[in-house]
Amino acid sequence: MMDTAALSALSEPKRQQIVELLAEGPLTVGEIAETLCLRQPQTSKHLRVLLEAGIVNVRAEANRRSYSLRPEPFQAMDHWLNAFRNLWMERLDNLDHYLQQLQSKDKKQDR
Amino acid sequence: MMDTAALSALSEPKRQQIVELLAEGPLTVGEIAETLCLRQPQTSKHLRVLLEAGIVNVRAEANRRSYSLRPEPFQAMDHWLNAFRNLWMERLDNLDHYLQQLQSKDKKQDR
DNA sequence: TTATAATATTCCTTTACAGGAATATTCCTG
DNA sequence: CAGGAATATTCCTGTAAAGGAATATTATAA
Repeated sequence: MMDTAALSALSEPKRQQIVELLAEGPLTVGEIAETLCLRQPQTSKHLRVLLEAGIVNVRAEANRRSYSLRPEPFQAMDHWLNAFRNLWMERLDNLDHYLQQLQSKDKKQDR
Repeated sequence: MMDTAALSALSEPKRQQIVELLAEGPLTVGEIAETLCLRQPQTSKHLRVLLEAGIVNVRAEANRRSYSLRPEPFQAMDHWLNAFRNLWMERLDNLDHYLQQLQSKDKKQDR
């Protein structure tokens, strides 16, 4: 199961915007608020939700706080999606082939 | 922006379970309810949400309804994640290399 | 230490949504 | 057409969560 807190946090439009913004690099609360035309308190609230969902990190920098993305939840989503890839990868034989290649690589590493 | 309705639908634990179950193939309401120990009305409600979010399809089959996954939202999530892959793909030089290969392929196609 | 910028929190109100229970609908079978 | 299975819908209630406004906190600079 994919972490529902993370999905829930990302299902809010403005939080998703924040996350997309942070994909380009760490930002402070004020920068985020200004870029997305949000009020500061709401921005802080959204960031708190993202923080508690494990989606962002904070770093205190003097007077301000720099928020940045944590890789784990996105990586987890990517892995979770594996269970669904065959839905749209029509050429399953190619997928099989790919998986076989992975296996042979593993075997090589065993040696 | 990733479709927030889809994410919202998936952020509910039982709906996520339903989706994971459907990943293995289409199922009817009763089958889903029994497998996940849900009551039938709740199951139908969850399926309705998933339906309106574009995550599942229905097919009327005689007395029952068969629900199945639609590939699009998952594919969309996969594409959306591309903006975040550099967060956990440490070897960015490899990614660069890969992108350069893609570009040269495009150029070949132009000729 | 005081003023000020940057950020966080609280309180309030409104809205959305999940679960339970009961009921309605639809479709097959005899 | 009547009965019954499979599914959908409605009503109700409690709870969580978002936005606005005001306020509290923290840390820097003078």
